[in-house]
Amino acid sequence: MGTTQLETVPEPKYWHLKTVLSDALDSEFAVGEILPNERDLAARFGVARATLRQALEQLELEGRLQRRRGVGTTVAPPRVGVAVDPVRHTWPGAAGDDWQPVDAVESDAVPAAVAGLLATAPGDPVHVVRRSRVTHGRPVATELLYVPAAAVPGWAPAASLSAPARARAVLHELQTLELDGQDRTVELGSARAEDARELDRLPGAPVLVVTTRYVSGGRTAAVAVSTYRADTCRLTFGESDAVALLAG
Amino acid sequence: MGTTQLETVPEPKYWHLKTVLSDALDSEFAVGEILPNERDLAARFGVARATLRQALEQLELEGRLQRRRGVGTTVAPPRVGVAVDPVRHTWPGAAGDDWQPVDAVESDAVPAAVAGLLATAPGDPVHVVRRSRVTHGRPVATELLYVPAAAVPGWAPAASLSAPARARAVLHELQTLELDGQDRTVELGSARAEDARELDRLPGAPVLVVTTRYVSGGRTAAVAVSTYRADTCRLTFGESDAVALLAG
DNA sequence: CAGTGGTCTAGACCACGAA
DNA sequence: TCGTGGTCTAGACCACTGA
Repeated sequence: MGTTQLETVPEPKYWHLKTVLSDALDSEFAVGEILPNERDLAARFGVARATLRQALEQLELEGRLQRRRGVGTTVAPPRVGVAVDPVRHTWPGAAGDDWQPVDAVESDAVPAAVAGLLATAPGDPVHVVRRSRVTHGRPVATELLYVPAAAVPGWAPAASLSAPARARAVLHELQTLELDGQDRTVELGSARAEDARELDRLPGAPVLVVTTRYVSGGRTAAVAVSTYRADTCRLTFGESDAVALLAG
Repeated sequence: MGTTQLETVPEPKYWHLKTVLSDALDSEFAVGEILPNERDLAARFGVARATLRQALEQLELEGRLQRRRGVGTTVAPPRVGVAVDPVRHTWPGAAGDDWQPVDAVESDAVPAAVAGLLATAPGDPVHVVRRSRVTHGRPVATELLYVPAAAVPGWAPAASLSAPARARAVLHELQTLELDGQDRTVELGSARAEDARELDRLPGAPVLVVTTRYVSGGRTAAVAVSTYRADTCRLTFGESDAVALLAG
């Protein structure tokens, strides 16, 4: 990697630095390779460490770098494609989805945005199922699945079950319903402390939040809020899931 | 908004600050209202301006705030839902999509990632159509649509056409083909300088990049790379586009 | 012009991981 | 224990907006 001097252009230093580093990553580094530490890099480019970090942050956001405290900065592999809807038009937990049930609790206080989608009143009991998703041995997403108790009337999980079994029981109960349709939104968010722990990231890390609404009998029978690591994931949709993408 | 003192917890100051500000936005500010300037806010919370900015950046990323140089920081309206596929299984430019053609050029150098999807060799001519998308009077997305000249053989736009007309001509030519299917990926990116100008943001602003591959006759006939403002947009998919979402 | 957010500096200390 | 990235400070100057 060169030590090109930065000219006095109106372009911000960190922006220029980012493109220089990006080119160097393409041409002079292999995936997994460790970069020099931030203090050395900053000195080499003649900028303050904070300025260098601004460039590194951008590259990490774009999935080009991976930084770990106490370890260093490494060149990230290309983003993994993650199918958001591997089995079309099925309930969560149907055969073929690769989510792992974690646990399930009954709650009467769900986030306002979710309550709006579920059309539940404050205080209405809701089953909350936690699931996580692992691809290539790495955690890529966590999910909270909200099922109003009213959607599965006359049913309650046996208290004796283990946490994952309780989650599976709720999912199993969903399969008995008719699924009329579903819709979905994707937006940018930042990882809550809990998600961050699960995803092996720092709190506030950028995530892609996928909100899926499942409709049954004209009502919203479930809402899933899935949180994907934005740095390492590329969400895939569509008929053929085998999308062969080259790196950017 | 209070001036709650920050305790000496292991939680980072900017993180705590973010939650305090977030609560204040919910309870004490109306959409469009102007916040105190950064120097005042920092003083009020007893932190350095850089630390305050770290909190504001997070809130802007989440679409809660909007900052404009020379103007100030305002409370952002809820994200607008933008239908990614308003008319299912049609070519871009079909009746009903709300993209505006901007211009079209012929290029023989497309990004490597796009060339990989198109399965074109370096140097193969490709029509590149620029489009932009406006919702509620605000620009929300820009798009580059790549159509290999080989996909519309024996056709070339008349040189006399205006830029938008040339774009429309390419799109019109696509409609004559049979559309076998399409697939799509969504990932996080940062705005290139050109996108940023178009989207009224600074370079490097977070964007959602939607890559759509259109298949015709067993080959990839077109690839669209659409760049949506991540701060103001929520992408919507699915059967019913009328998803009524409450704010987070 | 004054006031805003955007960039940049040169330090300091902390939390974490690995040896 | 040492080296890493993460947090934080107190300043400075710049670029842009609007009156």
